[in-house]
Amino acid sequence: MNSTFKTYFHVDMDAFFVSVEELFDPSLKGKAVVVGGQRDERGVVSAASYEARKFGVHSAMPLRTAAKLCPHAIFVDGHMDRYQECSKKVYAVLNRFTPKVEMASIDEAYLDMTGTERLFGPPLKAAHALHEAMKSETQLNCSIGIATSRVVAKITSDQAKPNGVLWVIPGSESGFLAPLDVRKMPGIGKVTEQRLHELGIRKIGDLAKLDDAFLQQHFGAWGAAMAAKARGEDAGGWFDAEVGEDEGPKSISHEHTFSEDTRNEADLEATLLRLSEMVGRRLREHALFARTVQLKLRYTDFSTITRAHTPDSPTQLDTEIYSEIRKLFRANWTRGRTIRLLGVTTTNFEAQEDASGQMNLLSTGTTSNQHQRWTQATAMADKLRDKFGDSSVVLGTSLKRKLRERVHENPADRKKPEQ
DNA sequence: TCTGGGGTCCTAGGACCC
DNA sequence: TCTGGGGTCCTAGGACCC
Repeated sequence: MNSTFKTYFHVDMDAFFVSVEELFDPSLKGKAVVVGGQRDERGVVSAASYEARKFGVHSAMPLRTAAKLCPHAIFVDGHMDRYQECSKKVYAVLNRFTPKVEMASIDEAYLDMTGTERLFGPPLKAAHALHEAMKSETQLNCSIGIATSRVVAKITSDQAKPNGVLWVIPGSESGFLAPLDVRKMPGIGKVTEQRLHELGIRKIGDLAKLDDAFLQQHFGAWGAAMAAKARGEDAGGWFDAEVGEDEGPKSISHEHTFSEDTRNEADLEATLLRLSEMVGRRLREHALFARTVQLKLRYTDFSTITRAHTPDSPTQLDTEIYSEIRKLFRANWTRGRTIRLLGVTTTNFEAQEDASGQMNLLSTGTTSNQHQRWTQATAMADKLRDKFGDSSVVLGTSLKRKLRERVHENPADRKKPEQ
């Protein structure tokens, strides 16, 4: 078979978070289950069982709304560690069918199955084998879309849900796509859907008929990509042609929504410190140094601002992140205005400095000493946390506070922490 | 009954440099 | 002296995805 087209699978786990929770608590099976938090909490639905969906519950819906729509639903807190664990098992199964696997998120993946006929037979046969292997090895259901492009495979797996396999035969792509709502196209959300409706475009078929120039005019550079996707072709942006390797994260962030809005400065800055520490820890885990630090601030009325700063030297230290964040916060928070959410983001990653600390060669005096001291103190705190588990984050924090007091109040007396 | 948390990508304007 | 462009970096905001 010397086909000129490719064969992509898009594998999407069915109600992933709910299904994993059912593995831990089989009594949840067949019931209306909402994962994401408790019914009276500030938050949204991460996942809903098909039983709960019958009542109109869907992900991203406020938990309190879900509780109203489906009062008998069981509300379960999310357990990311469990999902991560299961995601690894899912990957292991996929990887047996082809090494060209790209996890697009925790519960979905693209497989380049081109040229695997000799091993697994024609696409549908391979997909059914994969479907069965997934069930028997992870106890989880998935849906599989098969097509000659990644976009079409993705749309196809959605059409196959739940627990189904669907193949769009090469050559029939545009016919398959044409009757679907534009909203089914990945990348077209609420806003773009609305704008397309205003132009009288409702179906993917309508989109495919338009010429690139028209779409370019109304939607900028990616308008043309949208037209290509409507014809079933992978085109730039979200869909590169190759099923590629991970390149590591481009940003690392943490944010927190208060259970009640607050204007208490001590609470706010304590939260920023905690978020800075969480971000710093993950930077060090990934051996990354961030150049840009960004504050996110959401007020009670939901208006949101971000403020960023890019200092001269990159960092992965909690204290340096926090001192930038606090500067941004103090310069941009209108004192007394109640805040709903705070966030800390780091981006603009740079290669790791050399072990001796290149930065220290460039900086001088106290700054350099301070940086070096914090590097050592942070490494020690990380070790403690690794040794005693995540609950010792508290220990790490109080340790740092002690070190800070020594640095600030008793500079003559400080000594290097032991490694 | 309001609206999470972790991300990616795109746009657009201004600074700055050649 | 009114007027070039191209390129890159930085910042802010927004759409979108799971």
